[in-house]
Amino acid sequence: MLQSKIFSKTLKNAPSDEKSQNAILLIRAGFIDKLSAGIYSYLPLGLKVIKKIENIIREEMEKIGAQEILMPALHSKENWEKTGRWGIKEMFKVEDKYGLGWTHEEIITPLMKNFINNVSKLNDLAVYQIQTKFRNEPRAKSGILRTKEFIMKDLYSFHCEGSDSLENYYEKIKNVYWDIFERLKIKEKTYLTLASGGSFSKESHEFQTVTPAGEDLIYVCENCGAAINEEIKGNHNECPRCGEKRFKEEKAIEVGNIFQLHRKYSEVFGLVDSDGKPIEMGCYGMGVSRVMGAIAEIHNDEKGLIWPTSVAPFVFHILALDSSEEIKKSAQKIYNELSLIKKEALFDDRENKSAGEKLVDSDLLGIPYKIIVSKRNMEKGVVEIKDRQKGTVKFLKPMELNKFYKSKICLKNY
RNA sequence: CGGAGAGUAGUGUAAUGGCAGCACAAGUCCUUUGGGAGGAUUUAUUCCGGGUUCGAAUCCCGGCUCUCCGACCA
Repeated sequence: MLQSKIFSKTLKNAPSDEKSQNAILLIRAGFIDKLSAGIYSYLPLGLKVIKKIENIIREEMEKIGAQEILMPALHSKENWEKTGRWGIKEMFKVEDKYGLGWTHEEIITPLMKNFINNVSKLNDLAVYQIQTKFRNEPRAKSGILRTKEFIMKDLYSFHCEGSDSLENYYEKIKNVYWDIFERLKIKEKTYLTLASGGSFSKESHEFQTVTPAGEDLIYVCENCGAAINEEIKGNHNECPRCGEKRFKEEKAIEVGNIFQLHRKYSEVFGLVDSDGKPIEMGCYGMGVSRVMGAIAEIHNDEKGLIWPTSVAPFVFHILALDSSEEIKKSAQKIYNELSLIKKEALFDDRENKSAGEKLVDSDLLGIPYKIIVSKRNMEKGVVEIKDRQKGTVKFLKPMELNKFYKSKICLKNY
């Protein structure tokens, strides 16, 4: 993409009405725009990050055979009255007849009844969606970490009663979640945390990513790294995994939450197996837009964002440091080569910007690799590659570039 | 929903009872190009409603909004 054409703009100053790092950086870099507290637009750069996160999640969901669907955001009151959750104040109501979905048990359970009622066997049937959820938060905060409208992946699994299939699946999902967080580069700061089940189940597990902007307090076991949410800390004096009694207190943001729903919703909607027993269910959430905020919180420095390659809006940022014909042509050539392989290059072709502005903007945007084309480098017959995260610089001959691109991007995705 | 703070141009900031100013951004033109460069020129601002006053961005009352803390929160 040509930077001169992109619908976005960087800001020199931080907006005065945002305090969280993710909001300040994402707004300054032109990834998002705030409409109101907890309500944001995603601009082209921000949407690219969202799409990359979604695709990583999709790939991991497919690995375990979960199938993607899309359920409505507008829900009939009737379904919610059946489970007694119509009264929940987080739900936005529409004309006292509909509500905006903040989770989808009330929709997926009757939907599944049309397909798997009276079955005698289920082999890890699971469906998921990536969809916009609404929640009437009394206090939206911390940029895109806690919003009234957000993008979420929700997965639902179904298991015949009496087997340990739900428990096994639950463990499987934990592993898949770790794989996802590894690819999103937040695994190191994320802890599996025992938590209450809220209106879903007795207890649940949360995946909590440590950041000062986090709203939860978790206690991380000094021995094994398992964690407990403050809300149920009173019930656990020792680590549920290893029995250790020393904990480290951390502020964290919940990026995922998994529940064993058991028969809670299948009973209500009459989703039963061939023996007439309610089908066991699990649900597994992950906040896509919240994950983006968490990544921004963790991966940044005083110059701006530092995207992991897996979710960066672009992997390469080609900078033509001056606008002489020679430099422009050379940079354009590199851009064309990259565009043939994929759409991973942003080309700063702006003519009225100084070299300094281009470098500073590039740092703010946080694109992993700068490819710097300048007079200085041209005279030596090289292009310069600068690593945003490490700050390291190397010089490559034009013929070595192709190998470099391929080492940084995964071609199978394109 | 309670508490605190804050709303001036697209963004950031000055003016605290007396001409709404500056910087950046944006538009046009020229110069410049290794860490937010320079010149010329143009555009754009006091959250809303009421009150006090000769005069209000400034003081008072009400509302709205934003941020932070708390409550709440798959």
